[in-house]
Amino acid sequence: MSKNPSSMPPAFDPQAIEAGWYARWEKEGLFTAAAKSKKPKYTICLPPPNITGELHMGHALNHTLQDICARYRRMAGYEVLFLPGMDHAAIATQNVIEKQLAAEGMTKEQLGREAFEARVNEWYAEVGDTIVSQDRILGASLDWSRLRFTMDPRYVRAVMTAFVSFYEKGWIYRAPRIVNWCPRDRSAISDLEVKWQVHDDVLFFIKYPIEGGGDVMIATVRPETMLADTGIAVHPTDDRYKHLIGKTAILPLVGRKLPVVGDEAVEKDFGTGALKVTPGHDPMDYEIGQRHSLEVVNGMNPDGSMNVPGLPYDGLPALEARRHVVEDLKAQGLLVKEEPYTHEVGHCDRCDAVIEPLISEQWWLRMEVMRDKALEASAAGKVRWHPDRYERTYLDWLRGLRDWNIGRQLWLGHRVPVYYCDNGHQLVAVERPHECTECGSTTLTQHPDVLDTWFSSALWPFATLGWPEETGDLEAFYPNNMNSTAREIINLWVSRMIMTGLEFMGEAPFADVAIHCQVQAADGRRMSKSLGTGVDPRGLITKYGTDAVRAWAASVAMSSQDVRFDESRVEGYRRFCNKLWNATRLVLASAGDATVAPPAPQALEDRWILSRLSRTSAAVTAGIEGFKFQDSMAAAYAFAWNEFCDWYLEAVKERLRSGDVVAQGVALSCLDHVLRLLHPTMPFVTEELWSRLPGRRDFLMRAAWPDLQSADPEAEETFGQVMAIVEELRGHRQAAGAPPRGGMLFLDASTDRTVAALAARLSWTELSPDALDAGIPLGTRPGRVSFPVAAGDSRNKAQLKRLTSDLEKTEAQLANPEFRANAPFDIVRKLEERAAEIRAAIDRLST
RNA sequence: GGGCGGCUAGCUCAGUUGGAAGAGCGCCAGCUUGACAUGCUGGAGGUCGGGGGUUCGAAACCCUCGCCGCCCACCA
Repeated sequence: MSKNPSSMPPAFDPQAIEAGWYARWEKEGLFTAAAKSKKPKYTICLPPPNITGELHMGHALNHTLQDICARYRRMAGYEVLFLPGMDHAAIATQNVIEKQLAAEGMTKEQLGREAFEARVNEWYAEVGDTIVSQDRILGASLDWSRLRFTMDPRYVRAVMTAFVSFYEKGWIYRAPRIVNWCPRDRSAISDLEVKWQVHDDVLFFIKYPIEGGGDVMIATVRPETMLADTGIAVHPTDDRYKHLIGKTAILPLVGRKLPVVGDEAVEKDFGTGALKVTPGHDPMDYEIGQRHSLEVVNGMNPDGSMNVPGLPYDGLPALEARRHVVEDLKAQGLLVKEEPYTHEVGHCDRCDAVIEPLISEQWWLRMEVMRDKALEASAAGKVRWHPDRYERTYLDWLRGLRDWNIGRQLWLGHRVPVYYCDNGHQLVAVERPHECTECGSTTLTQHPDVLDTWFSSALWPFATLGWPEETGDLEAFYPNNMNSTAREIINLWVSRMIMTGLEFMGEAPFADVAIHCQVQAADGRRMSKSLGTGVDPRGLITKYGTDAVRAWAASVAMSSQDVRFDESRVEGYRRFCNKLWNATRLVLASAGDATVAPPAPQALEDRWILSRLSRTSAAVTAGIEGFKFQDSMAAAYAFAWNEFCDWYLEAVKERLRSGDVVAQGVALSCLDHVLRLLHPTMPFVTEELWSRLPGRRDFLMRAAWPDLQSADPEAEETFGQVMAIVEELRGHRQAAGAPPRGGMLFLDASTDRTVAALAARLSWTELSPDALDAGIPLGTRPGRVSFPVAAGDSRNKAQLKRLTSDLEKTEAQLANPEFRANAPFDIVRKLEERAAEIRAAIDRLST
């Protein structure tokens, strides 16, 4: 890394500079956290990415945010652990592999369990590598020495320990209940894994005969489930039907006797007001059945086919059975009518199959105690949400929390640590027991169920640190400090981490939760591979560089609304990188390797830019600390481009060229600090440029975070006058059609001579010692400008018009006695000053 | 059925306790300015979704309507 500025090509090339830095940081051990460090700790456990195999926009966004926090805290003096990991994502992975197999004309059953597992492990290895390499490209400063996987033996032990602990508290039990059954995965899934989709179906109206004469009509969209009906329910106060309560209906096609019961859960106004009760296949029916002791009939096999022995529909897939049932009802004259009906149907989040609610015996985890602790923690302000409205989302869900179905009937995942001996005794243990503790039998079988993926994810903030062992990492880095995720997994994941953290560690796992926005495709649709609307961040990185993509991520991520992807914004940040690059070139061309400490700045532009730098550093810091990364980005961007480059560098170019050490020193100091301020967001270009500054031996990555307290309001006010004059002069020049340079400027004695000189220099005019007879009067200060060509005054006319209209508005407000009576004094005074200024400007322009 | 978010310039979005409407991109015009044409300068463009209200003053607070989008929810 030569410091010779001539070695810097005029164009910033992200590929060229990004290549080496990540490896250098890593080699230097800058990502590795020291548990024994005396510094305050800051921990982020990166949410384990779902095994999709590819980095998508959500990761780019989410990982960038966390990396910003991690890098910022390192610079601010913290010992930072940013821990990477991967999740086995049982149901998702199983689906991916099954799809691969299907493409090869195979099923997992044909392959066999062992070969299937081998194949899965290959996949994990491959995808793991991909994810790791993608985070490197993204520049995420992760501690790879602590990479964790939920299937690592140590992690598995943590999962088992949690299960056993819950079991010993009596919170885990096994019971039959209506669950969401995915017939394709042949597993139960939780309520949170069900996605509802609108279906256009048919509502069938069917007559059930009543014993002793008459009939009752019900409505259903799933006639095939009637084969498992065990009752009829009506509302107890429904005059149309209440005389039927206690009587018996005969189930068509089956002949089963169905008690008619009265239950308040029935809506009188919906359908026919009479409800067929199918406790084995509908959650509400199940509850009605429980209240009235109705029989539970399971009419469906795990693969979704009908389980109705003795009937002609036995073994048929549900939809086929539906057709036959409808035909047969029609033939018997029991199908009264069909109506189109639009409603929502549950689908499996992972494989999209239609969910069949059915009765099934499952492992359940009682949540009351953990829920209450989580609620208390929130009430005590232990967990802060950003944006804060998500706290309500979380609390609402928490309050309505029911027992968690933690069992899955999959091939992949953590096996439930429950064993049975051949005498029927049940054992629950972290390690597989050698013999039954009750009878000594050594023939033990493990329960076939695995755990919900989210059961293991819930332990992430401490299981990754070695829990249940009391490791140094756990001691040093728990609790974590922040967690950043997409809002769709607030309930699936964040809430559960909070609950288990409180339960096992006695402390919330993190103090801050950041929920980033969702990036939509440019047309507002969801970004998805299947829709073809996805944008691959790696393509963007290749095109614009990592820093540009990260800067874009920072600028949109905490948006209060979801954002539509706009590539031109990414491109804009690449240009910003180029701007920083060239600003550095300019300064280095003058300063070279000089490292002399400059004397204290006296010049107005020096004092001004240092003051602006100080304010910028405060704004950038506040933005990161307040999870408003867009504010940080905007502040640094505006300072670097619109103040440092546009004004300061233009003002000191001559001084730099002539070797003015003060200007060199100030410019270098601005660069040094703005690179520090931008480093968390744009690590590569800043590290590269910083390394080229004179006297740099170390990494920017571990340089100190700026804490500047040198605001100079007087310099800002005075330099503001310069800017106003220069801007006006530029306007006149263009309106007059004058060449870019040349012209005479006169500013009377009321304008400070420093201001006048600087304004003349920056506007490429010559300062005239004497008043000008001809020329254009100025609005900003008393004075005139004349250009070498005949000047039109069209601009002054337009300006006058605008000023006059402004003055009218301002005076109208000031003339309102109520305004004067009610508005704070400061506001009134400001308005009066403004009116005076406008009047003065009008005066000057009219002369 | 509940709840939340959004509607601001042609586009994508900012707008921090109410006190002169902003940025980037795009558009128009002018500039081979000794860092950068990935640049510089000037400019056009908005009755802040509609309608009420509170207030001296509303993009911002309240009500209401209209569209988008999301989350939660056992009405067949």
